[in-house]
Amino acid sequence: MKKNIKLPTCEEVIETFQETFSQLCAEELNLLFFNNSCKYYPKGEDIYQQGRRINGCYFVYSGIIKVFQTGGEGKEQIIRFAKKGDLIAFRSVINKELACTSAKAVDNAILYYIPSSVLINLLNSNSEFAYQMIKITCKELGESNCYITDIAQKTVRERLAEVLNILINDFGLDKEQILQISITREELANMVGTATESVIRLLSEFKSKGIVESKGRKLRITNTKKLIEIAKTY
Amino acid sequence: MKKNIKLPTCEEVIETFQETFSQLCAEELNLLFFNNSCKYYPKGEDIYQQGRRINGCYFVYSGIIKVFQTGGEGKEQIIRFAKKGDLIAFRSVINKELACTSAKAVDNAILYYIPSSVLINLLNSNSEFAYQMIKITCKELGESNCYITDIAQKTVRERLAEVLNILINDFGLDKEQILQISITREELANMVGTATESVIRLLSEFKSKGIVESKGRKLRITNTKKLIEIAKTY
DNA sequence: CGCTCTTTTGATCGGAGTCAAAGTCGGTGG
DNA sequence: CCACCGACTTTGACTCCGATCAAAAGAGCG
Repeated sequence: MKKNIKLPTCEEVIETFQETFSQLCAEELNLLFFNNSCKYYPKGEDIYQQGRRINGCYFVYSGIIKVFQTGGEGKEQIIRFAKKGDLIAFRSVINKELACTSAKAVDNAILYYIPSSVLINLLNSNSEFAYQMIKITCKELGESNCYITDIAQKTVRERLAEVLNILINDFGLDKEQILQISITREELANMVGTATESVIRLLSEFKSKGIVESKGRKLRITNTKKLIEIAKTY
Repeated sequence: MKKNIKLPTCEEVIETFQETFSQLCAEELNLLFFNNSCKYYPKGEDIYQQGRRINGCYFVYSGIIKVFQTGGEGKEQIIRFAKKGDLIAFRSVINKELACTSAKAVDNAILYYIPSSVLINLLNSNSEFAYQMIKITCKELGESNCYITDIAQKTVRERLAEVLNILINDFGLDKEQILQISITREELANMVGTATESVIRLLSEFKSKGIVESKGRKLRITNTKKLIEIAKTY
């Protein structure tokens, strides 16, 4: 059952890395990727856990990673799904804090581990890289702030539509309009910040309105326009 | 009626600035503060508005600034209160986007304006400053993420207690245990993400439990321990 | 094939939003 | 100085969205 997973070479990781971070020169890249510390995380495997000490961050070479927080009652709130080209856990590394999120592979993934010291040295020595990192962080911050307003003011229906739009943007639809991320109803609920049953009921409603279709975990989006309308995104 | 406001000298601004950003050398500081573009904003005055183009950011020399987003129905969600030593609006500057928040002085304030080009040049040339900015941004990002989880999972009662704790931390209590920020019930509601009436009812409840007292807009916190307990902060 | 996890639907309950109205406070001007 | 005005606060009544509980049906997997 266990397939032999081919891990990428340093060159392949570097190439992917450069699509996001183009500011680094050859020697800096070599510093970053000198030891090929790639690791394969099969679907369902934990990457790091909230509250634990963390000694580095991870560059996503492939796969999909769920980044989430666990609230008091043990319910998870999904902060985002990270994919190829994303860096995760750097926030805790930079602030030298315990991880304030957990991360788990929801699709077979290959991650490249970057020790704290390497990241921090790079940030301190290469201001263009630091600038790129600020931009990424600011982008995430803007999204988080908007999401606070949404979750505080919008109805669950509006938020579900919005989350679907975000997923469509981030992971796309194939030629059959099927959303290219496999996600459970519960995870959808944990993004929206609601109960699983509420998501199910609203999806039924969307189905009856001809906005989506679903067979099992495959979601076909048949009317993206209406979805945007419902989400009331300005 | 209008008092003569004494604006600070460059030296005074620089001194305050260095309490947060100690990485800059004399010439960089001079670059940043060469023209004394301080401005006084009386209580109630707008600083910048959501959706507008923004050409610089602001360093808070004194006073209290409300940073908020306006949702679809015109209701505001307060993202944070900025005070002495804080930088506001840099997120939009760095991402070169329209302002995604508005800001307004809720207490007479003096702000120093920093043009985009100056900030961005500095970020690109001084990696220690860039690193400091990343840290600040990451800190805000962590707080925003936690707040998403809270608002999605906690009750209004828990969130109100938490918001009060945050205000206590940020603005402190005087010797009479009175919270050192003057805030309307509506603003409290807009931080918590609830209706004004709900805040009032819960404050009454807190009063009856001997946790707070209030005369007008003065809030005396008589039992911080209980407040932390209610907030269920982990 | 049986076990478990996920999805779906139904019924019920309660937290919190909305609407309405009265009370309070502070400031302004006559 | 006092009366008035507008903004803010408080309380009550009602409604409803969405959470929770319960149970059945379906899907995936060893």
